[in-house]
Amino acid sequence: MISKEENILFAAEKLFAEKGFEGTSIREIAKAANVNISMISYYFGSKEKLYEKLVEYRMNEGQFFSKDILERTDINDWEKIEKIVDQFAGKVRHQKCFYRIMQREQLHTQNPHIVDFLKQTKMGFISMYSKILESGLKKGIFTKNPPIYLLHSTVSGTLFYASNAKEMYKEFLNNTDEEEIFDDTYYTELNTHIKYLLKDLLGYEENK
Amino acid sequence: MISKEENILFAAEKLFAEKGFEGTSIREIAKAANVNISMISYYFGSKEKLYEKLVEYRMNEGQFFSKDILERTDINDWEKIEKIVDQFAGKVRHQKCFYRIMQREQLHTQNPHIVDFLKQTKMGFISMYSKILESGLKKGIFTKNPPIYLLHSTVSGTLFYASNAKEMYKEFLNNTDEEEIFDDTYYTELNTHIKYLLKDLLGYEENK
Amino acid sequence: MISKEENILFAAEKLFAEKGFEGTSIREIAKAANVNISMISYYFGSKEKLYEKLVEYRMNEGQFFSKDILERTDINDWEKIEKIVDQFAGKVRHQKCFYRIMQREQLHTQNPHIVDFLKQTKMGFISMYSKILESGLKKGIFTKNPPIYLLHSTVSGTLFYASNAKEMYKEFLNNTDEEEIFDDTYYTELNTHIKYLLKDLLGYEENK
Amino acid sequence: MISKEENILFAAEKLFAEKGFEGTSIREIAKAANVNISMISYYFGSKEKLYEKLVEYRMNEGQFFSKDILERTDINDWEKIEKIVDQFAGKVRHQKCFYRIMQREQLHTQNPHIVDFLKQTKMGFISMYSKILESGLKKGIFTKNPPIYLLHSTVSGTLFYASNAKEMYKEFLNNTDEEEIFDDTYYTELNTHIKYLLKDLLGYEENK
DNA sequence: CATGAATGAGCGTTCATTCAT
DNA sequence: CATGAATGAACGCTCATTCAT
Repeated sequence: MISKEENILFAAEKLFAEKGFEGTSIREIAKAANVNISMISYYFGSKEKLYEKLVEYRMNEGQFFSKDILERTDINDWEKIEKIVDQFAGKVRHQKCFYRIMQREQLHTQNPHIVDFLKQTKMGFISMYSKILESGLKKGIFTKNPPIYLLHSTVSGTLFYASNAKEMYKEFLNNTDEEEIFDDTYYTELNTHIKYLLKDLLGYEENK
Repeated sequence: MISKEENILFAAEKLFAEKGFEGTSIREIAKAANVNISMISYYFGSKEKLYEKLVEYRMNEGQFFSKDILERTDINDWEKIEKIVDQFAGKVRHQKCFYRIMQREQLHTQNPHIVDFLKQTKMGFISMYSKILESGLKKGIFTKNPPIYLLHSTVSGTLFYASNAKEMYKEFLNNTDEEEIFDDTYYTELNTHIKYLLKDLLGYEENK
Repeated sequence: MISKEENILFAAEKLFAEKGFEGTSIREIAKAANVNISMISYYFGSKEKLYEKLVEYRMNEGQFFSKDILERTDINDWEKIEKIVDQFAGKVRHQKCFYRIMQREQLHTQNPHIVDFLKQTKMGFISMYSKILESGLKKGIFTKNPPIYLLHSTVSGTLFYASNAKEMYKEFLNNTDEEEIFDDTYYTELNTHIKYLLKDLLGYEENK
Repeated sequence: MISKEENILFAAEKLFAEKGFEGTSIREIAKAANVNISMISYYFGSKEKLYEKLVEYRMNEGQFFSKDILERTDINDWEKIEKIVDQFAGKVRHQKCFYRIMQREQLHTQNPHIVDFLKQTKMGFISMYSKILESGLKKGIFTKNPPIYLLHSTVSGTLFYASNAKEMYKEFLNNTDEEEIFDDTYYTELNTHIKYLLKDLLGYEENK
């Protein structure tokens, strides 16, 4: 059973993703969530706080998502990288709305809460990459030591850009498949591509 | 001498970049441009049209930017790719506001004018890459034939992401240089990185 | 107890009557009705819709006003005509604001709602006159068969014109009576005059 | 040759008639008259003064229109009445725009100039009617002595009302004639009708 | 008896929020 | 952990007019 609060949250997420924070009115959200306008201020305090709550909600939902990957011993460092990419790509694909919001936030944001969330996430990634890279280098699995921020920019940037431009590329590729099938192919190809880049960047050789 | 119209245009660009279209009021723009509110409608017709005019203005400004690269005979196909990356990176660096606006537009946009501009630009890039790749493959300069859209996503995505996250990375890198100097290093490193990725993707070997 | 909505409606009616639709601002209405400006959009949606609502309100109020006259059997056809004139004159006198608005609307109007209301009213009158005239002719009460539209123009036109010019005529007649008393005399005389004209037009003789 | 000033005046007249004073913007007038917006204030001082000038212009054009009728000796008093009605009806028919404006003004007006014009016109009519009635009674041409203001209201009211409702009646009469022909018939019938009413009111018998 | 740029006030409307229940 | 009415501020825009030339 979905709560009234989550109902509002999800309606807001969709609208914020589509039209941005300022472009979305609480009237629209209320209508989409099928609740009275005053409910939003009532539940969340304000439009701003609803926004923050939403980010918080999604962050909590996925915050432990790759923490434990680091500590796993059943897979090697490259496989850990693969897992991270898989997980991240999966999220970008299936939490499209939320990641759209986060991307828009990276373009400005004055909200200190969101800035914090963003920094935290980014630093989380960077620290994971660092640790794996260090370990992999030590073990000789990786042979190159690229700046982490470039590695991160490449993975996240390519993933986001390709995700956003999907519709345009679809048109360009003259694709006629239905949504789900095209998506599968698209994200698989994208995923492989990113891993290919990472192998090069890290100097990882598959069958060594 | 800067005209009143351009004055408005540039003030608007900065604000739109910072706060988005809906987040910026014509009152703010008028104040920033030091003109009367009614001037915006007077010169441009409406806030929306000002926005479109701005995009048009920047697009025109840079529209011939790499068309002639294709036809040059004094440089080989790889050098053409390098030129495109250099130019593009230069723009993203120095027209930060405009590219911020365009990135935000990629996250939704209902405005058909902007959609058109975006498509046009993207297709322009893709067509350029295609031609150079084809030519380079024929000549044996390139040895791989990656999907153009992935190549494009990687270049644009990495560039944009790194550009947006600059301040965060700067902090992470504990940099104490002044703005200009850090920027130089940052974009040089970024540029080299992207070219490195492209060499790998295209199978180009420098001193063959 | 008068509702806030009616409060706005009546304030608007007075102002629209005095200054026309375009000549009246919602700020004036709000001030006159002693409510916040935003209440107009809140209650009615827009200034235009408030206007339409007002017309609708007054029309509904008086819509059954003479429908049943036709079916009465206790009075003859001439007396029916008299009743209609009495009722109509009473309305014009006591709903001065509304009829002022409607007269102004007859001078142009683009609003399809209002056009419809006007047509409806006019056709209602014409149909009533037609039926009574036909019946009266059959019974020999009336001996003439004038074009209905001329009959209607005479009644409505004379009534409206005299009503509008009342103040000027009052001055001309050097009248010193107080408002209410002058009004009584004025409208009584006017009423008698119109009936006199109708008798002539219909060929009705009182004591036949 | 039509002057630029008259050009503006006539464009304004048409628009004021259609949409009222407040409903018409000087931008519209300027566009219709094919002149620069600032010309209106330049020529006439203000929108208000343009309006007054227009009324003045039309009043002057027709002010002596029936003054000399009174002094004529070649026609009797009834024929004088007929001439007045003919002239008035002709004006209402052919100066439709101007009379529309004047009717609208009768419904309110704050402008003292216009109030004066209206009063002047009305009093002119009333005085003419008075003199002719007095003379006709003395000579025995008229046998009744109705209140002048009722006589005037009937003539003007019927004429105006019928003129305004023409399109609606046209529809009602299922008329298929072309504009000009229907107009001829309509105004002839209307004119005859008004004279018929006047004969009754004045107690005039044609072939006595 | 001209012109086009520019102005500030005011327009109708919508906004996020709060109040009374 | 509810509701619907009501609010004042701000929105984008148009208005009649004026200014500089």
